[in-house]
Amino acid sequence: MSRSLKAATASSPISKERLRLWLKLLKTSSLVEDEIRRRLRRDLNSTLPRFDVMSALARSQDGLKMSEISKRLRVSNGNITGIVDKLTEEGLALRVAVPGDRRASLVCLTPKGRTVFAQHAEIHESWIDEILGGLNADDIEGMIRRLDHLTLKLEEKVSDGQ
Amino acid sequence: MSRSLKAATASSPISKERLRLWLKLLKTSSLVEDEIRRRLRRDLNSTLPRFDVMSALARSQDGLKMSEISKRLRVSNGNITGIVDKLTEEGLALRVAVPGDRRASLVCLTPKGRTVFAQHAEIHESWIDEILGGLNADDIEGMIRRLDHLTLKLEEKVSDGQ
DNA sequence: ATTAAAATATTCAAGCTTGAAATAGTTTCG
DNA sequence: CGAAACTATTTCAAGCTTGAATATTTTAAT
Repeated sequence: MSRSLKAATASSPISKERLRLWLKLLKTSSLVEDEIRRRLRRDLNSTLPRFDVMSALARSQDGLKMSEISKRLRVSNGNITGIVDKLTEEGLALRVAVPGDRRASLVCLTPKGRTVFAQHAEIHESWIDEILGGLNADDIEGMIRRLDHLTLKLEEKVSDGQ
Repeated sequence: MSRSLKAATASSPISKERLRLWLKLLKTSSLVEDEIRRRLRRDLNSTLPRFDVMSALARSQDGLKMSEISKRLRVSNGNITGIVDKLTEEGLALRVAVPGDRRASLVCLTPKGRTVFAQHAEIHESWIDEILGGLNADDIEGMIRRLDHLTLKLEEKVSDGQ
C-alpha cells in the first residue's frame, strides 16, 4: 500500500494485445513447466527447484556461495538454505568453508550428486525434446529470436543483473 | 519410480536447441510473472492465485463450481478450497448451494468482490502494458503467432481439456 | 582503533501447491 | 432396493516461496 498506484489509463487496443500476449506466454510456459514438475516427481523423485540448484552447481567448477545460487536462480536466500539442506541430508551436496570469510561457505555437489544430476539432466533433456517435439528448426529459431527480443526489452524494465 | 524411464538417447543438435528454447521461454515468463507477483503483493495486498480465481469468477455470469475453477486454472481441487476460503473470509466471494446437488456449490464474487476485481484488473493491465511496453504491434503479433503454434503442438502432447 | 554500514546466511510465519486419503452425495444397474 | 461406481469437495502432510527479522562476520569511515 506504499506506492503511487498511478491511475490506469483507459486501455488502448495495443494494451489489450500486450495482455493477450502475456496470457498466452504464461499459459504456454506453465503447460511445459507443470509437465516437467510432474515427471520429476513421478519418475525421479525430485523437484524443479532441486533440479535447478543442482544444475547451477554442476555448471560451476569450485562450488557456489549460497547468495550466488539465489542470485542466479532469482529466488530468495532463505529458499536456497532449505533446498541445500535437503540436498546435503541426501548426500548430494555439501557446504565447504571459505578460507578468508567465516560468514560464507561454498556449496558443491558430491561425486554422488554429480552422477545423479548427470542422469537427471539427460532425462530432462529427452523430456523437453519429446514435449517440444512438434517444433522443427525454423520454429525453434523463430521463437528464440522473438524471446531474445522480448527479454532484452524486459531486462531494461525489470532490473536483473547477470 | 513407477515409469519406464526409457534411456535418453544421445542428444542431437535439434534436441539441444529445443532445450535452449525451453530455458528462454521459462526465463522470460518467470521474469514477468515474478514482477507481477511482487506488485500484487506490494501494491494491492493480493496474490496471483487470488487474482486468477477472481478473474475466472468475474468472467462467469452465474458462478463456478469448485471443480470448474480448478479445471480452468489447471490446479488441484484442494488448492482452490483454500483460496476460496480466504476470499470468502474477506467478503470477496461466497459459496451458493446448488439446488439439485448437495455435494457442490457455486462460487460467486460478492458485489464488493466485483468492485475490487475490476480495479485490480485495470491496474494489472496497465502493469502488463508497462512491462511489455517495448513491444510494438508487429512484435506482439509475431510472438502470439509463434505461441499459438507451440501451444497447438503442446496440447497434442500434454492432455489439456478446454 | 572504534564504530557504523554492508554482506552472508539462517530462521520464521504466512501462503501456495500437490497428490493422496477421507467424506459425503449421486447415479447406475442387476 | 442396494451395492458399486462415480462425482464433488475437503483435509492433510510435505515441500516451495517470499519478505522480514536475526545473528554473525567483514569492510569502510572517521
